[in-house]
Amino acid sequence: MLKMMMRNIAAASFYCNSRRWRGMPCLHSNSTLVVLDNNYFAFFHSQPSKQIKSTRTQLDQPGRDSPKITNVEDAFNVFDRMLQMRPRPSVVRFNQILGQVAKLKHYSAIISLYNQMGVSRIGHDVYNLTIVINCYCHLNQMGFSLSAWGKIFKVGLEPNVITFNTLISGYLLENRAAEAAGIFNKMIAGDNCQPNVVTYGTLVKGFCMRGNNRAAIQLLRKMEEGICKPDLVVYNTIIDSLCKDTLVDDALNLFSEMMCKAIAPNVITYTSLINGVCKLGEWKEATRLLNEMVSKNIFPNVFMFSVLVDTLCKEGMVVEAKGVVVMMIQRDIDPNAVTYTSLMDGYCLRGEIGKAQNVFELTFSKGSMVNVVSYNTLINGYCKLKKIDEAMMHFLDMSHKGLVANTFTYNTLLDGFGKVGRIQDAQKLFSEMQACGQLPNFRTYSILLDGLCKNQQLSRAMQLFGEIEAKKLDINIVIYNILIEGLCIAGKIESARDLFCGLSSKGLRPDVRTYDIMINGLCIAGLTSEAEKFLIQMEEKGCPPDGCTYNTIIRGFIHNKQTSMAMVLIQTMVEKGFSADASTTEFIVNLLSKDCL
DNA sequence: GTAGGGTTAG
Repeated sequence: MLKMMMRNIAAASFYCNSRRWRGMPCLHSNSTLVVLDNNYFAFFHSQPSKQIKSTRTQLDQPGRDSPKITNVEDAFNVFDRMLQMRPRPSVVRFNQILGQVAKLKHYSAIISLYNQMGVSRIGHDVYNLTIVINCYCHLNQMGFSLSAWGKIFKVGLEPNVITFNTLISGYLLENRAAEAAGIFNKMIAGDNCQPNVVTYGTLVKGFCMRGNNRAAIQLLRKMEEGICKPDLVVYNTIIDSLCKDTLVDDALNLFSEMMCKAIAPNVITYTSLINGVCKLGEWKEATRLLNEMVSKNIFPNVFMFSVLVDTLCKEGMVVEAKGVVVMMIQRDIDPNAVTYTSLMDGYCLRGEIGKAQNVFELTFSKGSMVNVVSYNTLINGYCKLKKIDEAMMHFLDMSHKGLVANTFTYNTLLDGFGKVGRIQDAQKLFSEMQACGQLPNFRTYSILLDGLCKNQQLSRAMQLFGEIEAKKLDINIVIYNILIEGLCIAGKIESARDLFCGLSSKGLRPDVRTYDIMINGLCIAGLTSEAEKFLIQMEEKGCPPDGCTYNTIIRGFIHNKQTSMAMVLIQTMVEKGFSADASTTEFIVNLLSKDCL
């Protein structure tokens, strides 16, 4: 089904290129045909390209139309010119520039521009102070947001509903729900600034960010009872959150409910839903939603196309994904950093690092589109191919481009060093990471521990495990799985068994992976009957074996020359609907060929 | 002229 759907998306890009496409009478000239499978057709209407006025012309006339700012450099130039003008433009003009830079999400630049305003004695007002509060919220500098909030009162101004909402959003971004609730209560208690639909929408988002969909829906119900009715944004927020948690049926129910209330969905609603169903592999439903969307004359945009590109790439259909990107360009929908990063990752997943590198360079040639995620994706591609030196080269290149490596970058490289056995380099990078102010997280420690275990450095692994425990990090089963596997690899099956038996006293339950590791370790140690006991035990303890478990134990029995038991297990595996993987098949083929001899 | 919703990486 997917193959058919994806093949036809590629066919769509052919239509875009060909004369046949241009000659098709049934389509509007701004439509793109996407045939998703034999029965479904989607007509993607792209917005007619707008005539963009020359930025330079507008910059020269800052007093008339609001100048269009497309990059930070433009903003600083316009600002400089405005500061030199006599009479000087009003504070509103300066605020407009700040607002436009905020749309570009260059928050540090706004703070810099705002400081210039202060030096030039351009007054504060509630508009520019609200922008500043918002900037510091997005820069995770809530302390400065609160200073700006204080300044509003100090200079005799009054915050409006937007200022309150901005502050609530800031607190929620920092996971400070109690303080957000405090501001909300202050609004309710006051006279002239009651919460509006954006205030409620912000709180709904806050619940969703913390994974509390139930509370988000409860608030939606409260809104329905009150004056401030939920709008499209509130519904979209919850629908997206449900989709992210794979609760697509609940999301679709809410979607129906929303339409019954005459709230029309938009491209954002459909992007969330289509992304949700694609992640579950429900291609037919994805196709149905796409068709429904276009039948409502809703234009797919760069977000929607990026979802499609990402889905194709994750399914290994990178050629088709590239076709979608080509189609976007032809239809005047500019792919962005996310689209290109998805494509790059698609190549990396197939080990085609050269092609990933080409996309990376293409992204670079498009201007300032490369970001930390682009670098991380490429670095990961090199690491997975054990090309750690090339990965490090890109890591060093990042800082030359003014980008700051994050925890994600370091974790990828630490894993890369572990995989090639360069533990000392990993340790050095780990120190460097902390010196640069990037905090190691749970995954960092898992990677380090795994690197040590897989490189026969068990005593250092045990030492690190002690440090992890001392840090009181929220230790979960993943850490134990790594350590138990390390012990098994080192032939210390007794210690592995002790650690396994001690799990419940730590409040942890073994998962399928834990059992698989133990079964493998026991088989390596020749303890196949105990491995079989573990297989029975996991079923009894409500952790049923999966295909991987059966493959592991079957290989173990064959390895230990207990072929008759292996045959029984193969039979059980097939009965349960699992099949032999490539490695087990090889074992079985070898076994049969030896029997034939 | 200021606020809430959708796409990418370990």
